Amino acid sequence: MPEPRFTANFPPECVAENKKLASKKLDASPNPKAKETREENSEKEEEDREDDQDENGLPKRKGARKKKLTSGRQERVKVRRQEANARERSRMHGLNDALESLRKVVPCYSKTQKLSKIETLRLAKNYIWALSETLSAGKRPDLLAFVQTLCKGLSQPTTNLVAGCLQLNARNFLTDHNGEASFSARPPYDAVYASYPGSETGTPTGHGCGGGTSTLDSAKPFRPYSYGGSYESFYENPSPECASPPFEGPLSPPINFNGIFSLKHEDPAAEYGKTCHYGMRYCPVPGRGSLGQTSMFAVSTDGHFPYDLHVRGQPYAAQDELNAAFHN
DNA sequence: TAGGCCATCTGGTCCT
DNA sequence: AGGACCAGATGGCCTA
Repeated sequence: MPEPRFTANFPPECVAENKKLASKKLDASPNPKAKETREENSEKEEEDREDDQDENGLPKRKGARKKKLTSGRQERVKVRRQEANARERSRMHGLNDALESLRKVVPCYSKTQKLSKIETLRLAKNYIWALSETLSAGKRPDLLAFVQTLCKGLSQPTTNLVAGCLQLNARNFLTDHNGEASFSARPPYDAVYASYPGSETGTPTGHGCGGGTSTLDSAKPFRPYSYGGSYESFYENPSPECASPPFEGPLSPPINFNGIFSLKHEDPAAEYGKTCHYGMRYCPVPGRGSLGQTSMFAVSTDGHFPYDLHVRGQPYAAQDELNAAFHN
């Protein structure tokens, strides 16, 4: 069964516009090489036709000879090429639109400072991982570990951006005499959430990022955060390449239900997973209590992590405001 | 100025 | 035949 393919259904006027654009670009192509190639090709065809004959004018080769392109046929080929170019542009625009949509739902969306395509994909993957682990753990996540998970395999600028979203920076990380990471000061978010004792992260539970050049990576390896399973073991083998290592973790997130993220555990509530999307929702309403019908978060006032995730009424540790910070 | 990122063109391949 | 998809090539733009 062939995969369904993207069907270009751009309006005719768009095609016409694209044709105009294409023909303009074809003639004054910013890519001289492309024009060169086209000329080469047409020359080659001419050569082929000539090479088909020997000095006596008899055909040298057997088999189908290339049909000589009549001017009408040439025109048609040209038009088809232009249409194909227009479709290709449209297809790539669609791809970019989808990528833009993805940018909006991963942390640190900014209209002014856009993540690159590759960084968007990496961050999205990390984000899914972090959320999945949060849900599977069923407890409040460590904020730093969460951020570090997000930063896995990201380039330093992106890592800085993500960290910056939470106003984290390298000053928060120092290495103590045992080679274990510790904090020299309260992280800024601790100041913000000073009423949450759990945000005292004097005992970091994060783990090395596998990237020594990034801000968060600059610390010595942390005690591995309890991500459990393959994910943890994976992260305990950091790549020597720090800038943008190929972060190829397990192929699928730890929790997946019918293609929709859901709970790992044998829990009747997991049935909800069939119809319910778990994860961080990006409610445009910033108010805590006004997250809407589908909101899954509520603010916890009791613990070390100031956010609770509620999945259909079930409390789970979560990060409503963390997302708000990311998506400011 | 080098390197990263991106848009575009292009030809090949596969599928309908 | 034609469309979708893909990867390579190329040049433009931007930034450190």
